[in-house]
Amino acid sequence: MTVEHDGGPGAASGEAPARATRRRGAALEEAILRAAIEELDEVGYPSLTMDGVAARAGTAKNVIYRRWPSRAALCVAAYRRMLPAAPEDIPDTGDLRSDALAMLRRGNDRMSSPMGKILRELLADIQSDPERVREFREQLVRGNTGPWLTILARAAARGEAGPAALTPRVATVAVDLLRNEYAINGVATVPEDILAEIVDQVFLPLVRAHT
Amino acid sequence: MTVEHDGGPGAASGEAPARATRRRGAALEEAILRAAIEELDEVGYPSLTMDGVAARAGTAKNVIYRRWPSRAALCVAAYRRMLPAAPEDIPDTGDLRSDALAMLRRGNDRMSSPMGKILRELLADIQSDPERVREFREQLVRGNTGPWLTILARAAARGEAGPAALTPRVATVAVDLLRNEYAINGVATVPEDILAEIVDQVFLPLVRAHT
DNA sequence: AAAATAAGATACTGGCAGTAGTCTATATGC
DNA sequence: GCATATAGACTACTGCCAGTATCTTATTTT
Repeated sequence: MTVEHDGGPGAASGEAPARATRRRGAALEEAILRAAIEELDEVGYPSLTMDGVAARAGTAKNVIYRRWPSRAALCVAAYRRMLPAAPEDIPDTGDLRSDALAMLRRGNDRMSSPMGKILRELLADIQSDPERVREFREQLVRGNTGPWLTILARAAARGEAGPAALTPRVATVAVDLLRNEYAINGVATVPEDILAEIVDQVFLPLVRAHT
Repeated sequence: MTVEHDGGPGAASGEAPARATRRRGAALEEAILRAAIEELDEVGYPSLTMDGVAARAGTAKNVIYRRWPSRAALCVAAYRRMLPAAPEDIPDTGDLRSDALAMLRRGNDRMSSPMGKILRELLADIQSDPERVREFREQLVRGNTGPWLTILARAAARGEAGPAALTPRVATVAVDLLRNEYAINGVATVPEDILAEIVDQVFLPLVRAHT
């Protein structure tokens, strides 16, 4: 039953220096999320520990648990904070095939990046918690559907596609298949020829069929 | 440094009764796999423990580790043992749409079953181990491609599809999209109307486009 | 200035993967 | 049939980590 208290802030684990003042509320929350983000891309989701985050943030675990109910919840919050806020520019080459390939390459880059890896690990670990899955899905699916519908709409205006192709299901076929490659193959990155295969064997014929 | 030895086989954890003879080699391996299978469908992959399997098999953990290097490896082996050996009958209604829907429903049933859940959890936990992922992929992808190509070939013979549709990419589009639903939505089962959407908005138009 | 709130520090619980060492039943070799 | 090698059985242990509890103390609120 010996409990020692040397006091002194920042005496945690050598990760963070002593601080003059004690952070609270939003500022502290911010610091924790930043620490979690750094840990995520340094060691990855599976190796991220709450002790690690706490040490890096210069705080204690229970402070983290006061805000997020679990490791997974913290990481979901941190992941969302990592996402680029700015809406990306949508390819517009005047040719549907080029636009689609450009979109798919971008998706491939994202999924093969550390962020993509983290996303998949996180998503897998969350499956038992529908609430948290929903949080995620919104962000992911919405982010894709819009741009793909846009390049399809432009193609339709050029006569490259029929208006019947302008459904979310058709529009996101290519990314959906790409995502599937990752799920099944568990590879670091999907090679270019698979991207071309998806575009030429599935996406383009399908879009043309909806004319 | 007190080490006690009461001896007596089967004194493990009350799970398995004492055994007259000591199992070895193949028989023991079989018993362990059977125990793992039972644990898998009783508690699921995330909650399966090596202690649990050992107790149920009436053996000790190190005996398991002598055969499989890790919990994941054991479960992969057990999972493969669970798969039905008999090749399934392929739907043949004389109508491509009906065949495709039947195939997709079957896939949906499989994926929403406990086995499907285990498969996804396992696959997710394995991603860092390319060797083991490959083991899996063979089994899964091959199992789908054949039947889908068969129903497509029959459709082609009836003039419902062109020979250009007879590629693995096109043939498996529907299951691939279904798998994607599970990955993204994290639901227990995919509703019937999504299956119809996949068939009617993607699979059929695509196949017809390849005529 | 007193009371309330929440941060900080530390220790603890409990579970589990994987390892080690010792004993002993069975198989194998002579 | 006996000696030796192999590997199963048992127990214990290490190390790691999620999540909890408790106590002290800085800061805010009243």
